[in-house]
Amino acid sequence: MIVSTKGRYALRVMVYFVLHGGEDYIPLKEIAEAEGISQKYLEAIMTTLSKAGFVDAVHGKGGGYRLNRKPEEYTVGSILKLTEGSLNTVSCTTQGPAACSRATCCHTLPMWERLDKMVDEFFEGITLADLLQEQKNLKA
Amino acid sequence: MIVSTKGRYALRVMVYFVLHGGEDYIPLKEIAEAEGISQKYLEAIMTTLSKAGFVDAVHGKGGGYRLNRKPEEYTVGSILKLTEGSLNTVSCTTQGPAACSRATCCHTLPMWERLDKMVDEFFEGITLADLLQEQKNLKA
DNA sequence: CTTTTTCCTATTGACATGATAGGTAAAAGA
DNA sequence: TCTTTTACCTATCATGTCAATAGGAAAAAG
Repeated sequence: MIVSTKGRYALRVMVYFVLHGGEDYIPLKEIAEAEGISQKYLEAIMTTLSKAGFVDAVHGKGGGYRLNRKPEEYTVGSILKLTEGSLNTVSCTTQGPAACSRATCCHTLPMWERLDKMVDEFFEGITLADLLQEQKNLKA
Repeated sequence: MIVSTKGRYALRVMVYFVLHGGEDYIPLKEIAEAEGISQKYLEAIMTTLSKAGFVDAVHGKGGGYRLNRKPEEYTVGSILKLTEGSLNTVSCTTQGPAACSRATCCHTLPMWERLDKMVDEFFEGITLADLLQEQKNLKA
């Protein structure tokens, strides 16, 4: 399991902004209900997105969150890396090459590194705009 | 984290057989020491490999384990699927399409399915023989 | 019948995940 | 000013998995 709910929720929320947002701020409560996500749990995720500057946040009545870039300027990779911490597939590659004493002679390490690279390029090659497009293609 | 130690150990053990094994059976103790893996923990992994018919096992003195196919006949994917249970990257895709009530309208599901397919093809395209080759290429 | 080995069942400690609880601070409107 | 709405903050909990450990039983060879 490479991606937990944290990252998956974050992605769905960002897509929600693209579909239902504009200039207006959307309160967390609305998103949580629409997406069927625990309100309190979503708070933590939104705080992460807000602190990282992925969304604008405004307190009080009429407040909430909104995107501050165009959909095509958010890569899925950037969102997942932020919320998941890392996208590395094995512990061998998370802590640098020196972490494992067998790194120099390990016959499987090169494969893990190739996998990490492939996964990273996969996610960095998809933007929020692409996600909507992808769905359209399926319907067609 | 897509692959735990269980799968990674299993792969390293299988590679060990390719490098150090032949007709003779190799006792678990030797592998555990050579690879720096807890002996008792490795027992569970070897039992899994043995039950699935990936290795032959023989009790008693002179016994142990050995491969029963050529290295190029084991894909990394088959070994990981056996020991990890599944290689799916998100829970959305592990339990079939009907598991999530939002599957029909989810804008991220197609992406997860593409990722799963990519990862599966990656692992199924690598054999134990390839792993040794890969290491050689790095040295060159 | 002793040694070497695989095989079986159960338990443990550590950790991350997903979620909940209760409250504080800011902003807007009445 | 006061109430409502909202984001923000800290702490806690329940669950489950992972990695490892423990203590044996059964099989095979010498």
